[in-house]
Amino acid sequence: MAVQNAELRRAGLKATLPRLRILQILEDSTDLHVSAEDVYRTLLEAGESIGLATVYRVLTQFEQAGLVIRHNFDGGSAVFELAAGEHHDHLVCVRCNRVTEFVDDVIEERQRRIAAENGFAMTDHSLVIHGICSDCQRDSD
Amino acid sequence: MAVQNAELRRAGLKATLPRLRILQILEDSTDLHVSAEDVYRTLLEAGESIGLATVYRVLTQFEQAGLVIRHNFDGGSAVFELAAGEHHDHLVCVRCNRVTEFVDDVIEERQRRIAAENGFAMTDHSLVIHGICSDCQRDSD
DNA sequence: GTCTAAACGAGAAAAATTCACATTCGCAAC
DNA sequence: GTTGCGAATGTGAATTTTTCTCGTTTAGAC
Repeated sequence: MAVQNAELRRAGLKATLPRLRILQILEDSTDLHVSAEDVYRTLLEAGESIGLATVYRVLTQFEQAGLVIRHNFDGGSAVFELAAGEHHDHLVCVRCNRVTEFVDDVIEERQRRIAAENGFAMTDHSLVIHGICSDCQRDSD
Repeated sequence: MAVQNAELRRAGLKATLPRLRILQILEDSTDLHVSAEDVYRTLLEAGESIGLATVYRVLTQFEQAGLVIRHNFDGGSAVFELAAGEHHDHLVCVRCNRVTEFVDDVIEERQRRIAAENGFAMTDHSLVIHGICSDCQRDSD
């Protein structure tokens, strides 16, 4: 837990208990993309009494501090993923919602060029390819 | 209005009054991307008594019929755009929310390849580049 | 240990969207 | 032109997701 403590300091955030716990949950999660509700549920299961409002606040702070990235894949609820590691884009299965990640340097480069050509100072970008994953294709036949 | 009538039939939808009006609003809009609220407000201003729930229903039907595309740019509220014309991607200004459209064949091609490599039957994709548009860059200096 | 601003918890509130159900409408057959 | 029926609509309530308010607690500097 000393590790998370340092991470929060580095991000310019006070090391409070809710923040430590939530950061730990994000790091321990087997699923890369978790919603605020997911985090809240995990906290409840662990017997922590941390309010849902705090979960939202903390996740937003984490986002602003660059610790996590917020995605709005479907418009339903937002999901968060740790910003550790390289940037990547997503393939989302429209049937089972499984998410696969990928990186493509050619696309990255074209995006930079397109932003520049349009006079945009690029701050971020997100590419989501929707489709039916191999498992779901098999199931439906 | 006969035009919209035919469009709805072609899409397999009964030509009801709310659907005709909403389709017309989408076609007349100067803004390419309108929210359900935008449509509803326009209807109210025109003195039509069409419920907000109907607006949502109709926009969803239009989406399923392929007449419009739904975007979740910021996670706040969804915006809809007429599906007429070519597919394109978006540049969104994080300051003023202005949206610019673009198409890049190289990116399109890479996406198809990536989906295929991952065993996904691509149904759709969305690329949004976030940045600060030229106007907003000037304003902030 | 004390102090203070920052952070928290609980519940209310807001915003976006969907639902339930009684009523109305489009349109095909007459 | 009228009629009938299933589909579509309007209203208002309900749901879902997220934010706000405010009294209480806590982290970290002294």
